Amino acid sequence: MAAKKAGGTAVGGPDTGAQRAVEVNLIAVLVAVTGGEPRLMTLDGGKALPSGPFELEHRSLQSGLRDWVEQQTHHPLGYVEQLYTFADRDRAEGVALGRVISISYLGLTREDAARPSGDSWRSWYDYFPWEDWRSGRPPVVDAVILPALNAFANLAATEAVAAQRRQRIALAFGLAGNEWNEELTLQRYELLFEAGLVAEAVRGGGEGGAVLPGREMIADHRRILATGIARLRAKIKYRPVVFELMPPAFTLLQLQRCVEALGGRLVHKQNFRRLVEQQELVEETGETAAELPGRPAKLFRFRPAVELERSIAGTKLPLIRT
Amino acid sequence: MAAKKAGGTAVGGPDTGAQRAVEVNLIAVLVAVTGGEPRLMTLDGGKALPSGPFELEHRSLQSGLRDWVEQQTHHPLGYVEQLYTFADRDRAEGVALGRVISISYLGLTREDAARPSGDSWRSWYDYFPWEDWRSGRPPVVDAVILPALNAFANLAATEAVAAQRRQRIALAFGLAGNEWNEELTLQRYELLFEAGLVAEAVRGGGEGGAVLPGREMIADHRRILATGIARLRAKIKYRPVVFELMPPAFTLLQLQRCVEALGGRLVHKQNFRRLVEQQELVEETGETAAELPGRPAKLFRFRPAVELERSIAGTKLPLIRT
DNA sequence: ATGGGCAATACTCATTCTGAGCATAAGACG
DNA sequence: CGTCTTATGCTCAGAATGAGTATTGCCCAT
Repeated sequence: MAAKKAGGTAVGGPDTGAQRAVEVNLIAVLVAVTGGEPRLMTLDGGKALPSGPFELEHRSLQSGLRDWVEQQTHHPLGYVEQLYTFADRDRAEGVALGRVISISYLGLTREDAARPSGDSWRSWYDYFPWEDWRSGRPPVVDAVILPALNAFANLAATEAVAAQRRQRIALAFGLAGNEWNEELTLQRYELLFEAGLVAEAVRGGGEGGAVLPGREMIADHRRILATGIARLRAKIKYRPVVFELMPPAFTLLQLQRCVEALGGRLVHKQNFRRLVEQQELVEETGETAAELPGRPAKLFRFRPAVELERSIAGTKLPLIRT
Repeated sequence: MAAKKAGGTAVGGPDTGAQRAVEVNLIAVLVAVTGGEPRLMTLDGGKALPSGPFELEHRSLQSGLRDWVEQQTHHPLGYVEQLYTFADRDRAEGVALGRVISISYLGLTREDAARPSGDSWRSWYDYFPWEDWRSGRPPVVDAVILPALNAFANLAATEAVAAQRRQRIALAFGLAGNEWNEELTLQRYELLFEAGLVAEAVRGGGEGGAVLPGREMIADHRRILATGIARLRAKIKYRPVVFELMPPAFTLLQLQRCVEALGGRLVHKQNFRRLVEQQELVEETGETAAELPGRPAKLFRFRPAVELERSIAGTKLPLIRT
């Protein structure tokens, strides 16, 4: 390795020939919401996310990702944002001293009815049944998860560690005065992973304890999915990203169902409308839709300007007015 | 180097000779706040951020980063979070067909008076003078930036592009009914870059137009810094990260000055206190500090529990109470 | 054509948050 | 003892929220 002087000289000096078998992988969490369910593009019978190596032909990371996803799923990629980058020593099985860098992305689209993508779209709650609170607290939480997590906490070597685990459990699952926070998807998955309650954790020959319901994925794809869900759940609250998931015209109820699907919880209808309208995110198209029983609903579209405007709203500090 | 098939199965192929010299670089935006100024750890006379290649010995990306930063700056790294990963084709000057993946991190510490780190700590406003609104709207905005950006907008090939540019300018710099939004540091930098108003943009033999005040950096380090500033400015509003920047005990005014330094704007004192206190982020130590003229201020410390509790607060949807 | 069923919309109301100030308290200093 | 300076307290109006109640339209079955 070239002895590299701090920062100054050209980043990446001469390669001295040390075998630097770094491989860069691109992975996509591609989400759509159809029929009130948040869906995920999967491959390999639902066991994998679309992914592929970053190659020299690719103009950029994003375009590399687009190439792979479109090639593997025949589905165009709309809005894309980077999620996280991580490195693992041993993910590639055959390669000796390799290193894999995985760069993950979140993509949002509309599921295209015209384009048959096989059975590759699946509800993300297939993978995380405990994340769907739309019909109330999922039974699996009390029946299986919490008892198992408590056992995990009690198994800790020291009481300090046990207490810390209980804290984490209480926060992640809304116990002891804490509320359920839908944004903690990743923390919950990691807790369950550490406790050996998901298949991925016991794969490498662990204790093989009781494993929760919820589909398994290869490598750490399920963790990446959890990262994507958490990011999206946080983001819909301050950026109008739902846009990307909705058809050009929609009723407010459809919009609400979409938000509920993503968040995994129900929202107050009247207040939701008030919120949407006062933020001026949408405007009436003039049409109405009457597919459901009941009074027909007005159709809305997103205000074109919004994409730029609102999107950059930012939150608040107690500023001084000058 | 192995050619890898999509989706995880590693297929060891012969090295075809295609030079896949992927190099992975770790870069740190290391921030501290001292004397009411947000400071940045730099190297190479302030032209570079601490960085170094990710190597096989490193246990993880983060530990690799820590190694480099501690080696280059002799300063320990506290809180760390990943910022962004990007790839460039041509960053390495000498290497033929190389690719550089840069993974950037934001780190927060306290500047250690005991440990002399040379002149390596610099105010981040040295690099972005237009980002500091604490003493009012910086003169450079009206005197230089806006005229130059307007010229840039007018130079657009089509009126559509020109209009779009004006929109971006108005949003980024708080014109036409928009407020100044301190979180848009990156967007502003990119706008200025595109307009050829920062040194980095004209380096490769551009028009060499008038360049703004503000220190230059190598490669895209300044862009990375802008990313870090934007992230931190956004984050202090919903996560108690200021913690990492404050000494163990502090007055509320000191805390306020720290937040103001980061945000680049002044906050309303009484309301700031109310906010901090009602969130129960801090508790009194019992001591008071009387270094300034005026009534001595109570000293506070962060509530130990906060790190876990509040930190995972999450924002709100109009939820239904069940 | 009439009355129910079902959503969509419209309003209300109490509470909590926020933005802005005014007022008072406590040391330090001449 | 006034005065300067910063720390703290307290007030108040307006905006934002959480939870409901009331009305309005359409379709359908009687």
